[in-house]
Amino acid sequence: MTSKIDISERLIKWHSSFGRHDLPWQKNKNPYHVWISEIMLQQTQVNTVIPYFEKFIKQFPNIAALANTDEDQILSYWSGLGYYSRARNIYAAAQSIKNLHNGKFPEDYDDIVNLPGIGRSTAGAILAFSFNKKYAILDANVKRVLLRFFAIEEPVNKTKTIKRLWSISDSILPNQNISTYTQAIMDLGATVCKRSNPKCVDCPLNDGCLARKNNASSRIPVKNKSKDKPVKYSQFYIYEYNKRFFLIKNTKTKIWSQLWLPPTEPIFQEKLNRDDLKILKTGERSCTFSHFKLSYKYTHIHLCKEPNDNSFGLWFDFIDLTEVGLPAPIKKLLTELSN
DNA sequence: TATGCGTGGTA
DNA sequence: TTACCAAGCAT
Repeated sequence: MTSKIDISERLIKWHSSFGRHDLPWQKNKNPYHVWISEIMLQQTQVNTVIPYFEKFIKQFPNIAALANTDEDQILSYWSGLGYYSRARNIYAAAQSIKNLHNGKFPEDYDDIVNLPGIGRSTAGAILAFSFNKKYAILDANVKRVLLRFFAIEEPVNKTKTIKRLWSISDSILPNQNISTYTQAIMDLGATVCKRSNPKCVDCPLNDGCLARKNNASSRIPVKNKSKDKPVKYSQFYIYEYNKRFFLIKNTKTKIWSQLWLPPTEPIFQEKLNRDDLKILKTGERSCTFSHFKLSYKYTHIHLCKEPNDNSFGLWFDFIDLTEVGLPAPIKKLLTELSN
């Protein structure tokens, strides 16, 4: 029967036949590629990340290229991926690597985990994948596998549970093949020990899994019930002039910070004559975030004349919208309105 | 310690 | 349609 002792051995063996070997960030496991992929993969699924990773690496092939660009450029390549503080932290970390580590990605745990946007799990992944060092990770896949294997029916978002899981994750690490093992346990969580309808028949750990033994897999992981989301309201004024949209950089530190948005006030209405503007379309939409719902109205206004004072924002050509740090719903809306 | 932070897929 | 959730981190 699978015991705690041979979990890693079984996973490594399983991975050679059933693991994922062709992901873009597995082609070259240098710390730069691993770092970028691990940041993109935080709270984000593999299939979503793949095209973003490929475009990002093509544009910024190494740390030097990243350190020599600006935050706006990085955000434009992050547009649509969400959790934009990740992109801002990548920029900040690139500066740190350039200034504190002579442009070379650090190999020491403390140095790595001190980089912005890198916590214990991401540091562990980078160390395991790039440097083959014995460090644990604890992502949602690993959590689920361990919670089920040991039939832990404690709420997964409790600090005490997390602490216990880190301890277990540490304790089952192999002394060799740490990179393969780390990939294996994540692959198992993603493809076999899935959130719903786990394929226990295909699991290399099934004979020792306590959740399976107790028929408890469907109720593990246990989560506290979530609060209902408040609704917030907003309005966007989408000004079009000469096949361009007027956008303002969102300097607030909340949602969509540092991204470009249409004005939320009718800034040009009073400054122009009625004859110089024409309302083309109005509408209402909503988008749901992890902690609230945003309901917003939009007004698409065509200007026949350029307003005098527009220094607080920029006019973006329709064809340049893919090169701007725009939130996904706004990019979608502007793309529709420009057709 | 709990909450804020995006988006798209899935049941 | 709604609710949940994913290769977490920062505060």
